[in-house]
Amino acid sequence: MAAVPGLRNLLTFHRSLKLQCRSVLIPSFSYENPVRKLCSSSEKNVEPQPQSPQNESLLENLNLMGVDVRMARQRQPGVFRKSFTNERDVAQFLQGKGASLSEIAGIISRYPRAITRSIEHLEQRWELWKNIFETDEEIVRILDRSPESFFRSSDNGNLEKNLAFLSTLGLTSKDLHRLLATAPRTFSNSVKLNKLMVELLEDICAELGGTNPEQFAKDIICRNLYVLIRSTKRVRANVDLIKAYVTLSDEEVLALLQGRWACILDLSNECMRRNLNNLHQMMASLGFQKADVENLIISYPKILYIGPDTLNSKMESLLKGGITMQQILEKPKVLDYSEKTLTARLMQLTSMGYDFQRMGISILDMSKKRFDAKMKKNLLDCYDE
DNA sequence: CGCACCGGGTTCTGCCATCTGC
DNA sequence: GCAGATGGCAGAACCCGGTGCG
Repeated sequence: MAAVPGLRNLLTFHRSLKLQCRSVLIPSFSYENPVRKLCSSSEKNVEPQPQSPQNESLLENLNLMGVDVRMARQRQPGVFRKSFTNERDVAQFLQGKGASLSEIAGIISRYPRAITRSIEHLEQRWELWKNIFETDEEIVRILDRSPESFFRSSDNGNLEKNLAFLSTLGLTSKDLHRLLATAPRTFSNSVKLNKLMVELLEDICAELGGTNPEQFAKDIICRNLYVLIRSTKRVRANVDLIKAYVTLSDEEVLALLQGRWACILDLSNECMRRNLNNLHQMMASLGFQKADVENLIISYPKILYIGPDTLNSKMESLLKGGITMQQILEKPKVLDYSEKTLTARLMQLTSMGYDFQRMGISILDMSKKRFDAKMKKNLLDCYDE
């Protein structure tokens, strides 16, 4: 029932858009009555004329809907060679779920294959997603963000199996919600692929002498929601690389992977190697030992995410601002903040005569709100004295 | 109240390569 | 040979605030 006004909105909204498409001749009735054309079931999906390589009514519909046809065709040209597509129904379906016209246009522009799905398929898939999400709005938000995650697979059975499989890992419904919301591609993976990754994680656990591989895999997935959309090759290589670098026991490596190191598994291999090398070089040039680097990686693994240029410039700013390397090693979280923020705070604090040796550097690692409150209070204290 | 510790949020998608089935 | 389905890759921080403790 909402479909009719919805369609009308769609038409009104896009009436002003140009109907022609480059290199395709649209007959002169273009502006005559677009409503009748789009609503007429008999006129849609007519076979292309002998010399026409494209489905003209498809192009017309997409233009009316505000789809970026050039982008769409470039992405999935095969869709444009099909004689039957389902753009009107798909658009109505999405609109019925609360998607705006511009969201629908964006979805189809970025993932044109969406319009080859049937309503039955979409209804079923939506219901499966509804097992995880509370509202249609949430799902629409994900689709708008990543249309491919929802539409790439036509295999609803696989999705169902995935939900079942992930549930058997001991993930709670809250975990599943976070997983699907954060890394929706996980659910379009084949169950086989997801199982392979879980098996790899369990193997890694066993290799390190762990006795509870299931718990290990579950903990890693909960702490790194992206791990299931990584390749097993990448995860394996990262584990091997970090294991080879540190001098820790297997037991210690195991505990770290299961905890704060889970986040480093999805670095690209080259990136991890480069950042690790750079960190090692930099520390060595400042006279630190490998053990210091190890301790830093243990306490603040995210440092491996910082590229050479960024890391070096942050370090330089801090050291130039009067912070010692020893202080940074004690509070590596200051590296979380951008060089710009750090520099600005250093200047502000230095001009006030802030004594980092006495007061420490925790003030650099504070949310803006807390930092500002602190500054205000410090100023007041100054007046009091 | 101030502080330290810790985990969470953001959006990590969009493109290309390979395989599979027709 | 095709189009669809699926796998895999590059890129590479910054910020916030709850909670529990002294």
